[in-house]
Amino acid sequence: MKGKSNSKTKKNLILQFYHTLYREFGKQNWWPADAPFEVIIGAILTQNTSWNNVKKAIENLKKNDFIDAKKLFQLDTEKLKELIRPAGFFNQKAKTIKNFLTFLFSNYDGNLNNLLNEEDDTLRYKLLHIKGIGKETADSIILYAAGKPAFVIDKYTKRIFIRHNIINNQDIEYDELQKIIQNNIPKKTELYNEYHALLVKVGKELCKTKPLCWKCPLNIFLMRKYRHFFSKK
DNA sequence: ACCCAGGTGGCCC
DNA sequence: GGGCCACATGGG
Repeated sequence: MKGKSNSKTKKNLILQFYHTLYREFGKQNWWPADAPFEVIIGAILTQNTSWNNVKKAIENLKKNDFIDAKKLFQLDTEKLKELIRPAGFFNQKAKTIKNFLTFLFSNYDGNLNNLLNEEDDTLRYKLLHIKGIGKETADSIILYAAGKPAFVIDKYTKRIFIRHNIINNQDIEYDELQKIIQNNIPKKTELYNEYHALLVKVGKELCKTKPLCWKCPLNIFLMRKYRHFFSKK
């Protein structure tokens, strides 16, 4: 009884929060890439790295026509490192990209669609077994490359949800937060897509120095919108 | 001279 | 199952 009403409140809040962001900032048209393969490369390169740096690495690859599974698979690893250097962590990211390609070519004959057409749980399981691909990267690939509903949890998601009392546990695990969100909003790719993109947008554009501190315009704006949720104990 | 970025894996207890 | 740590570039 009590649990039910809590979960209903939470559902309303999580959905309301999304609608508020969407009304304010609009459609984000994610992922910023031309094709699924580019999404995957970008998802690996952006691990703990600003997108601004990733863009440079992607540009280097594009200039040399390496946004292509077969060409990238054949590219010498040391050359790959040089091209992706601006994205940082280039040694391990080059290995991760090679690990992914080795997996793709040994199990799917290099055919990306065959991999992405796997059922979503299978796809997640397989991606997580590639060294260098963790939960966030796997879910980003499932959502933005395969177009299947997997809600992506990142630092911003956690921080924003904690700051706005949508969750209380500071140390909440990836899977747990993902489950809470997925259980409380419709399981729609388009919704997952926009929601995560909006969280990243507000996380990165409105709180440069101290992410999401209470002096940030975003939080002042949201507190005004959500006063009625917080005033009730 | 710091701190942070759309994480991940390894090692230690 | 936690608590550290390395990984590396570029911007504020």
